[in-house]
Amino acid sequence: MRSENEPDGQKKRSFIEQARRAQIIDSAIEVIAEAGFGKASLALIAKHAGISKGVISYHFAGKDELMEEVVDQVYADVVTFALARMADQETALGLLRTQILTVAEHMRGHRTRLKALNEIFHNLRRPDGTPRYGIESSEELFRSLEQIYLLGQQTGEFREFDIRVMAISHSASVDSMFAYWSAHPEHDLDAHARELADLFEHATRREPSS
Amino acid sequence: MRSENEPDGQKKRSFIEQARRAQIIDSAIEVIAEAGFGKASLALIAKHAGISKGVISYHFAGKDELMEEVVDQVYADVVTFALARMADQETALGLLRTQILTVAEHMRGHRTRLKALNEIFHNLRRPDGTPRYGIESSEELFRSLEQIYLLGQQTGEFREFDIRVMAISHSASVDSMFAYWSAHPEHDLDAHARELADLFEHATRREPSS
DNA sequence: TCATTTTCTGACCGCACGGCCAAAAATTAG
DNA sequence: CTAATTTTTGGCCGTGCGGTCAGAAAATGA
Repeated sequence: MRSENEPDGQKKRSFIEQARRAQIIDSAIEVIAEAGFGKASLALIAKHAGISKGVISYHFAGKDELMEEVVDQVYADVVTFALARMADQETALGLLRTQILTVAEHMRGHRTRLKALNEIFHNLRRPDGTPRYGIESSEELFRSLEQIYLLGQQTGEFREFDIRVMAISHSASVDSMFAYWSAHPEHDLDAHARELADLFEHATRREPSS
Repeated sequence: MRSENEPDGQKKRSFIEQARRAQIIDSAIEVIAEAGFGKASLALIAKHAGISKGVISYHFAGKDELMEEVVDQVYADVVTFALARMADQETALGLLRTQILTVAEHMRGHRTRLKALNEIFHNLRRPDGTPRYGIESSEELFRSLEQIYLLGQQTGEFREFDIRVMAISHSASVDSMFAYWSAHPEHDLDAHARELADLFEHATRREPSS
């Protein structure tokens, strides 16, 4: 039972409530990854969790809030994981390669979660029909990647190129690495990641002047 | 009214029927691109076309056939356009650059169609729930790109690398170029395409041995 | 012109959706 | 132990879906 509010006025969630929300989110992830966004109904999610549909409505303001909660959690995981690994890299090339290899490493253990994330990311829409996420929501990721590329250009490691185009292509290539591996589990994810790191290393390399 | 059958037994479609199917497909494209796959109902498509919903059922075996028809037509357009432009390229690098620049050129005049194609490509599922398209359906495109890369390696233009990874990344980078430009109409698509061509030119370049 | 065929209308059907809610069950506080 | 509160159940609601179909309208052939 709720004892006290958080200092910011938000109600402190009880242990039961937090546990239930986590359970529902886990089931939502499984169902979305397996059935796709369009078929992932509250009935299916509730059935997977072994609860009544009304429990979801009780713990979440609506289906949209549930979907956004999934995105928040899964995305935060990736970012936290990647940032921790990149902290001790000093060169732009080191950062670049570590980002690709780290994300691949994270992918291996979170295939279902990332599939669900992608499904929601590409399909969730606001009540007015406009996309809730989509490529505009990748702006923060693009800026992070751009900073790596800019650093490399400033230190002389990298050649001159459009860092926005490089960031967009980088992000897309990492996504497609996951998509391909998801569809072909026998595909060597680590080898793909190393090849991809090589690809961008060559793509950015400053060549000796003639 | 149907006069005679095609030699292969298929009924020859009357002019009226072909015109009506084309009209329905055009409306389907507009609605899918605007509202997204999930909201693109037969009612919405019919309304956009100014006809009754039953007309769609009369001319198409079902919603799935309509969606697949859209994919067939839009995809065939891209392939035809790209192949025509690549026919007179002799070097692997020429083929590589032409593919990227040609697809960008095609994109500029077909934003809506390509948005609809992508929506269906990522969302259409079979009755049993498995994806109808998805990355497995890109196998043909991957093979085409791989052939360019293999040619470049054989002629000595390109360095040694995994052509599958390069093809996957190539395809994804082109897709993200479209996605980004779709979301940011002020983005210079041609400049992006040239930068992307440069990116893959550098990524594949064989460097002089030390 | 009339008969036949094609094309279309618009209502209906069963199904599924997200959300709501009265009441039961479970938990907690006193 | 009882009262209060939280959590859950399971049915109901309005809405919208894809598909069907009787009959009307339009087009075509004789």
